[in-house]
Amino acid sequence: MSTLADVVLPLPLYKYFTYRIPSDLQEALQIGSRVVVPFGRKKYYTAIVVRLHDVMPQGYEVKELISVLDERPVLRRPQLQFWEWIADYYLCSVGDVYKAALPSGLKLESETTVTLNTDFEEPDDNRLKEREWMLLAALGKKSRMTVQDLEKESGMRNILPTLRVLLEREAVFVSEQLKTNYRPKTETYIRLTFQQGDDAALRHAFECVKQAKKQETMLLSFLDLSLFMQKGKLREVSRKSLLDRSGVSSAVLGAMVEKGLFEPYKKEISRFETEVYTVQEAAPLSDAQQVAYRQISDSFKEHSVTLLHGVTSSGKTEIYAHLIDRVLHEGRQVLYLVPEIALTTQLTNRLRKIFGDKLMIYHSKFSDNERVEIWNTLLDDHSPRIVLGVRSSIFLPFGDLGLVIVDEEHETSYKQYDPAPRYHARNAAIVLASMHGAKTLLGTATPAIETYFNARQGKYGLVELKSRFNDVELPEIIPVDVREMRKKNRMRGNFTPELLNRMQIALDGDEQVILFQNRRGFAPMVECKQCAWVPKCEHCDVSLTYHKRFNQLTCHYCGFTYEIPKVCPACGQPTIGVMGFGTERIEEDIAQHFPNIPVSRMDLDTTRSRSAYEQIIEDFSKKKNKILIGTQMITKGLDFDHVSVVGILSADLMMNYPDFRAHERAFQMMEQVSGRAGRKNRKGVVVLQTSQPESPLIRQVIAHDYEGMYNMQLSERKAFSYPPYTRLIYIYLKHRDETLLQELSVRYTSLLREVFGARVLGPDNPPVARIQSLYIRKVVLKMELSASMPKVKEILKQVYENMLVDDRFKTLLLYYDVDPM
DNA sequence: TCATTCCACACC
DNA sequence: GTGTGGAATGAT
Repeated sequence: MSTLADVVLPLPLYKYFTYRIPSDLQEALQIGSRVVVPFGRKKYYTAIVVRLHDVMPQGYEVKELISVLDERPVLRRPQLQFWEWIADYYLCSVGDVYKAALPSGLKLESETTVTLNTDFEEPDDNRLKEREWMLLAALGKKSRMTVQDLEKESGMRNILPTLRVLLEREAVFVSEQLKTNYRPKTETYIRLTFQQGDDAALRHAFECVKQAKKQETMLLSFLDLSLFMQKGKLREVSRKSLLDRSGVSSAVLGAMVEKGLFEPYKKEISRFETEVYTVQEAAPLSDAQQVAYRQISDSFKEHSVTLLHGVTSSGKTEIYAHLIDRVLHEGRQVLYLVPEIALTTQLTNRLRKIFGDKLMIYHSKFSDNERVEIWNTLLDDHSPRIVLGVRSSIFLPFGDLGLVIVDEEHETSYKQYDPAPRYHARNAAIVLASMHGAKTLLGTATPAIETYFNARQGKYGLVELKSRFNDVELPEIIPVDVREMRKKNRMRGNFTPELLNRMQIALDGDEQVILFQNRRGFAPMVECKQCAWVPKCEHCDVSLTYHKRFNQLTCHYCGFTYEIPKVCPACGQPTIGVMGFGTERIEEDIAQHFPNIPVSRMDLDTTRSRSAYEQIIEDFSKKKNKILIGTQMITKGLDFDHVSVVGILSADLMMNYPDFRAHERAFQMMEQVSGRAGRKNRKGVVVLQTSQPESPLIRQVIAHDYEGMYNMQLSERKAFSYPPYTRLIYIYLKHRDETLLQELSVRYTSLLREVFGARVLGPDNPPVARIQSLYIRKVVLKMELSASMPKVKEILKQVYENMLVDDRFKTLLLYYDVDPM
């Protein structure tokens, strides 16, 4: 039994904090439990116990923790260790990881509420200031508010000092209240007011409703639903089901409650459907799949990580299903990671059929309440389960993982960019798996260069699956030279005649078309046709994008919106118009070329809600729409049966993007969209519009030559010292004052260079050099694979501390991005 | 001269 | 992250 507890707070602080445990809680408190602690002058936070001990720390007064929220810990064995690994590897605080890992429903925070003192009378001698009166007036409307609400209501800024004066004069009271976000869902149930088997009471009940036909019906319905007359266990009857069954209005039920026959009660229910699924065995594997399955099993004997490199539509999902099934039979759990946007009903339905209620889904569009329920479900039982989830599901409290699958492992959305922890879910999942003694399977048609490299080096096992399921052929890729077409004046907007032709043929044959337009750097923008002036965000150094729906300009970084100026502020001409082409623009073009053909568009704007996203997919697979225009998100995990033509509108921007991974990405994207063409005994066609049809990359895409791309990229990476031959750490420095930032980042960089020499690049202005009024500089650190990362991180810490000698450096915001994407 | 805003700092 | 107290800045 310990008297002190070290806890993690949900804050970016690089240490644990020690609290005294009240004696009545000492026995119950366990590591991994949530506790409420006071922190700072006022606030309460939900912290997590990481250590129990009796060593009274010196140098400060230890506070007592307020309460323990859990009888059993909310974390399981390797989780804290896993958090610490992430914090250590990705150079952030454990508090940052805690914030990201726990659903916010489990993190209560205190909120300051202000209450009006009704007994307060204004002292005549000492009159209140105007600001104070204004606050009291604003508060008077509700007499109880949070500080934020009060600020809004009064329209005043910075009300805290004023509030303090009022507090001193006892005009108001303040209190800290913990607010719980999680509310269990409840449903009203109905029961009889007497026991089963009490025949006298039952007879009396019938007597009561004899004069009321509808009440009688309801009583009978209840007896029926509850199995009251069968002497077995009673079944609980929800109010809703009772009303449904009896077909009688709720007023009748109300009357019977009034009579004292029925009594309603609340019951906590799950937010997830509790229906019983009829499960069926996973479909038998084809010969090729069978071979891959066996190879994976063998590979797992030697490697804890194995890469399944299978061409698009080779049926990787079936192989996963068989592997999952085996692990579940061993009584262990499975984590199946997918990129955010790939989590479709198509996939969940397939898995649901096989695994029924063993399947749990974890998604960013789930409400916080739902996340808490998934968390608790996993915490409370040890049964074999499969969690299908996105990046953040690596933080769920698994009891015993036996297998982790990372599907589409090359996807960049596995890397969290902002805020901290800037972790890579694929790599973190590998670590998590090893903590559980589980195996990891990485699956993709287009492996990340780093992953393929690891496989080739023998660090990971490698299984190749080269034939498509049902022997569907890979699509034919037809490159079209946009430059030439343009010269000959044969372009129709953004379409080449070749693409339009192919589309026409497909549509005539009642087949579907997918058009792919990468959005990156391609969002629709507004410019002055006269002087080429482009509107920029006042807070961030980026051009604004145009949103047709609201006829507004938006900043992609801070979300700020602007009206479109009528006249150009630079040249004064009324010549401002939309340029470039985003997906919206293509939609318009299509309407011109193919009037009356139903088209849908899938991009960030049209898929804000989950249902909108699913609707688009469903409409397209049911052939309600003939043409689907989309950004990257159409490249992921979608299977359509009637797509015979895919158009890649412009390969150029993907290839020319200034990033060492641009070619790798372009290849992956093009290969993945191509995979959407031609299913079930039909060879599809991909029209690839580019101005560089002779470039090696385009040829590799045409030949579906992943190896070729890999080898070529690898030699470039080697020549320029990029991953996988080095490890990268980006260091970002931010400050309001650009001159100061420049000066200090140059100093910081040269200090780093003293240690690391030519491995340090920068400081550079990143493509977006200012976000939300903070200027940014980026420093790149390229370390050889042989370098000891702990040592590197130690040096980074030291250099940082050396810089702190200059007071101004403390005002700088500095953070790291380890293994950036 | 007093009041308001700003900033570095500690928080256990 | 956030409240704090002292220093800097601004209004009377």
